[in-house]
Amino acid sequence: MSTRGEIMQSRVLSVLKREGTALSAYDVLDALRAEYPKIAPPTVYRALNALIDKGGVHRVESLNAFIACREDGHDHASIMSICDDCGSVEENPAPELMANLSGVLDKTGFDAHRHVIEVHGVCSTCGSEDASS
Amino acid sequence: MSTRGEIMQSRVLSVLKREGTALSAYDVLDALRAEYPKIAPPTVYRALNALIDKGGVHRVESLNAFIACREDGHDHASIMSICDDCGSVEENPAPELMANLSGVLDKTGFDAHRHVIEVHGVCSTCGSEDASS
DNA sequence: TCCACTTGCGTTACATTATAACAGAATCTA
DNA sequence: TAGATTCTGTTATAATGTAACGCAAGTGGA
Repeated sequence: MSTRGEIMQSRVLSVLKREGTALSAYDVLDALRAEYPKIAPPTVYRALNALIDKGGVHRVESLNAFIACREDGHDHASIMSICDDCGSVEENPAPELMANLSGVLDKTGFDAHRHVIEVHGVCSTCGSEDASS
Repeated sequence: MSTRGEIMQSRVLSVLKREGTALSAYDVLDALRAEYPKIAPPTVYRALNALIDKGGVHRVESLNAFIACREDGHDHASIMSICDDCGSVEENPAPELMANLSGVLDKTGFDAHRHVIEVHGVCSTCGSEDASS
């Protein structure tokens, strides 16, 4: 069990946590170039995928982007709400909704492994700013 | 209102309907090359985006792919169930789940515009084949 | 310690997905 | 028909993602 990969994973995770928003893999790459001038895409993607497997990072499919998980150690999938105005991404845990979803699919015989629930719209902050304009 | 664009849209839609599964934009491009030897990506993307706006085609975000809508004229967003084994994609209407989702997000002040609900797993056909092996 | 073996990382190169921007054709207005 | 407008095709390139090779670091046997 080498630790080299884990070092890179912690660097990638710290970049994502520092920014707080969803970043593309290439945003992460650029942020790491100061520290690792010769870093290349596969290094970043490997670290991101390892972090996703561990649950420390989520992939935002509809943005092709990645975001640090805010609630450590949650097993349940959650709803991602994505503000198309300011770019903020929030995780909204909703276990009863996930159960409902599983129920709907169970009836069709579908065996669900991974849930992608992403809602685009306008967050409360941007919404009230628009209203005041 | 020219009709040239609409011709291309109907060609793209017929390709998607003929295949039945989710196709990448470049799969569509290749399929159309027989008829339009010099066709280029923006032509396909423009037709796909127009069809998405009209509701005749859905984008599958987690596959970067596109699929013809089977249920003409449905307004409601639906759950996409995606078999990672055979690649089939099904639309499962679930209005009460969408209402539940809206409710969860309304509480946070989020104004939802577009819903991406995609579930990866194994469809009933592939599941029973696996069981029999 | 030394060598063979395994594992996994960094790098190069390339594949896939998507769009910016311009040029030209079709349509509209008068 | 001239001029304005809009939409389309094309070129070029940007953005995202991965295959595959070779090296380096750890592992186990002698």
